[in-house]
Amino acid sequence: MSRKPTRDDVARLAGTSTAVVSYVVNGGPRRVREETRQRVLRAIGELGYRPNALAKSLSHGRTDLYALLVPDLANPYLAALAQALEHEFFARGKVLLVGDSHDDPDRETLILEAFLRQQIAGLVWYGVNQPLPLDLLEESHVPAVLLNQPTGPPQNGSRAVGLSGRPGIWSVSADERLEGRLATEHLVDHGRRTIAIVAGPNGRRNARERVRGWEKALRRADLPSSAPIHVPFTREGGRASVDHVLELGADAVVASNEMQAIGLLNGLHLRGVRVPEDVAVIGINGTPLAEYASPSLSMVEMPAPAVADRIARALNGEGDAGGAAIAPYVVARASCGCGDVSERIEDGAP
Amino acid sequence: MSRKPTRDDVARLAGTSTAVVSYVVNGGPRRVREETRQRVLRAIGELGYRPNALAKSLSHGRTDLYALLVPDLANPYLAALAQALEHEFFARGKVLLVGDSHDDPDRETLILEAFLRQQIAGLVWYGVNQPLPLDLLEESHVPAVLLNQPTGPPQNGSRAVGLSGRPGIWSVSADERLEGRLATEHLVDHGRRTIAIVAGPNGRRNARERVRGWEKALRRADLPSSAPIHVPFTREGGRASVDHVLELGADAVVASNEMQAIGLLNGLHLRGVRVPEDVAVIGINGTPLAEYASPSLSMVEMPAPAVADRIARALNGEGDAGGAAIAPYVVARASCGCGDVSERIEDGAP
DNA sequence: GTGAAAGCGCTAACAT
DNA sequence: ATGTTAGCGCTTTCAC
Repeated sequence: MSRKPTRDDVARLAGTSTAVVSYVVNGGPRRVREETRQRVLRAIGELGYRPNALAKSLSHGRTDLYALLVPDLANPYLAALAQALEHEFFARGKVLLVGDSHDDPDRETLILEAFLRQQIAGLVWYGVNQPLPLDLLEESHVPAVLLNQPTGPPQNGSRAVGLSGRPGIWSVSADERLEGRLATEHLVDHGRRTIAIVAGPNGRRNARERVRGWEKALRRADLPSSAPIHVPFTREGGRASVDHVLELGADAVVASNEMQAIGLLNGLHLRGVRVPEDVAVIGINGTPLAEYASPSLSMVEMPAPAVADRIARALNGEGDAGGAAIAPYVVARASCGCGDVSERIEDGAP
Repeated sequence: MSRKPTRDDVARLAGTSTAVVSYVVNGGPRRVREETRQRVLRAIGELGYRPNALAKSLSHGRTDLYALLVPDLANPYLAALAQALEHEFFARGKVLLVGDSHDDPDRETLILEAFLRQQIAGLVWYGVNQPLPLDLLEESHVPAVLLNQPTGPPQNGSRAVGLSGRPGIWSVSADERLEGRLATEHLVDHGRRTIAIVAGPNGRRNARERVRGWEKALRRADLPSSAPIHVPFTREGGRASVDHVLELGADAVVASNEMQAIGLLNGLHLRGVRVPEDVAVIGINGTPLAEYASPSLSMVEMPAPAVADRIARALNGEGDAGGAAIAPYVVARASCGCGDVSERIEDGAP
C-alpha cells in the first residue's frame, strides 16, 4: 500500500486492459462502453490513482509546462504579468515555470537551458538584451513569445507578430512610443510647459522608444524638449533623477516605468516639492499599485491580463494572435493634477 | 537533422554504449576512461545533445521540479519570496513551478493536484486557510514546507519545525506575535499613547497573533488597547481603515502587512492627516518597496532571502532546518517619526 | 572500463 | 469495444 498506484494497478482492479484506462482518463482517443468506464472510474477512486504527467509527456511527446523568464520577478509589473499568465495557462491545463535572470544574460542562458531540458511546451521571455540571443531558442522547436523586443516598424498598441528566424517565435510588445506620447500629451493638456522625461538606461532600445514618443508630443505642442534623464528602470533610479528634474526647472515629468515613477515621487517628497502643484508626474506601465501611491500616480497602462491573454493565444495557436492591438491608455489620478478623479481616458488614433 | 538527438545518437557517434554516455553526463555512478569521456563529450557537442529531463526523472524516480503555491503572486511580499525561492532552487539545479490560488481553496486544491501530477520533488505552500487541508499532501510523499501555518507554541522568530501528520512536512513561519509586539513597542518608544492596529480578517489565526503581540506591548507599557480594526490584507483594506483609525483618535497605527500599510498611508494622505506628525505608522512584513513610500514606511521585516534559504534547506534535508531562528527586526524610516534615519534596530529577547 | 537489457508509467497503432 | 505491445529517453543492475 505504499507504492503509488499506476495505470497497471487500475487496469488490474477494473479488470480491463491498460489501454482502456488510458481512454477513460484522457477521454479518448477511443470510446469506452459506459459500464466499463464506470468500473475504471471506480477503480481509480478506490486506489487514489493520479496519472503521472512525466510518463504521459514522455510518451506523448509534449509536456504541460510553460515557462516564463524575466529579469526581475519582484518588479510589480512583471509579478502582475506572472500572475496573469499563470491564470491563463492554468485555464488551459498548463502549469507555469518561472525563471528570474536578475538582469544577467549568462544566468538567462542557464535558465533557458534548464527550461529546455524540461521539454517546456512554450516560453515567454522578457529578455535582458535587445536584440536577444535567439540561437538556443531557434534550434529548439519550442514556441516562444518575446516581450520587450521591438520588432519592425512601430505598431499601434500591442500585437503578436511572427518574428523572423523560425516560425513559432512571436513578439508581443507594447508600442512604447505611443505610450510615451500619451503620457506627455496628458501633461500638455494640463497646461504644463516644461516637461522632462526620466528615461531608461541610455542605449536601451525600449527606453529610446518612449523618449521618441515624448519628443513627438512636445514637438506637436510646440514645446521645447530637454535632454532625457537616463537612469536605471528602478525606484532608486527614479529617486536619483530628482536633482536633474529640478535643475531643468520642469513643471512636469514623464517616468518611463512604475518603479521609476514611485522613486521619483519619493524623491520629490524628500525635497519638499509638491506633486502635482509644483511638478506633475505621470508614469508608464502602471499596475494596481499606482493608485495607492501618495499622491496616487497617473499612469499609462496596458493591463497585464490583456497582455497575458494575447500571449497565451499566441502560444496556443488560437486564432489571430496578430489581431487587434491592445491599446495603452491613460489612467488619470492625482499626480498629474487630475485631482482624485480616477477616470480612464481612451486614446484616439495617432 | 530535424529530430532532437537522443542519448542513442550520442552513443552511436561516440562508438560507445548508452550506459557510458549516462556515466559521462551524470558524472557517475561508474567511472569512465578519460579518453572515452572525451569522445563522448565531443559527440555531445557535435550533436548539440541536450538531456531530456523528463525521461531522466521518469527513470530515476525523482524530478527537478519544486513548486510554490501562494494566494496572490502580485503581493509584493510573495513576489519577493518567489524570487528568493527561485534563486535558492536554481542554485540547487531545480526549477520552480508557481501556482496562484487567488485566495480560493478550491482552486488551491486543483493547483495542488496539477503539481502532484507533475511529480514535484517539493512544495512550498502559503495556504489560504488555517489549518490547511493536508490530506492530499499527506497521501503523496512530497516533502513540503508550509508557510503561514502557526504550529504549536509561539516561537522566537522563524524556524522550520516538523509538523505532525507525516514526516517531510515542515512549517516555516514567522513569529507573528513577536512582530506585532516589536512594531508596537517601537511606536511606544516614540511616545505615542493611543496606538491602534489594523488587523487582518477577523478569525484568521495569523491575524490574531499579530494582535496579541500588539496587546502585549500595550499592556507592558500600561497603555489602553482599542478594538482591532479588521479589514482584508489588502491596500483597499488599509485605506478603508482610516475612518476607524481617526475615530479612535489614534496617534499611531500598526498595520498588519505592507499592503495595508500602504493603503493606510494613502488613506491618511487623502484625509489630509500628516504622517508621522499627526499619526505615526508602522507595518509588518516589509519589502524593499516600503522605503519608497512617501513618507517612507517603517516596517518590521523578515527578509525573503533569509526565509527562502530556510525553506530550501528544509526541503533539501540540509542540516538543521529547525536551527537558529530568523529574527524579525524593525526597520525604522520616516512614517514612525524616525526622520530619514534608516537604521536597523535589533530585537532583544522576549 | 564497458555493454546489454530491464524497467520507469504512459500512449497509441495495430490486432482482435 | 477492448486487448496487446512497441516505443518515448534515460538509469542502473548485472554481465563480461
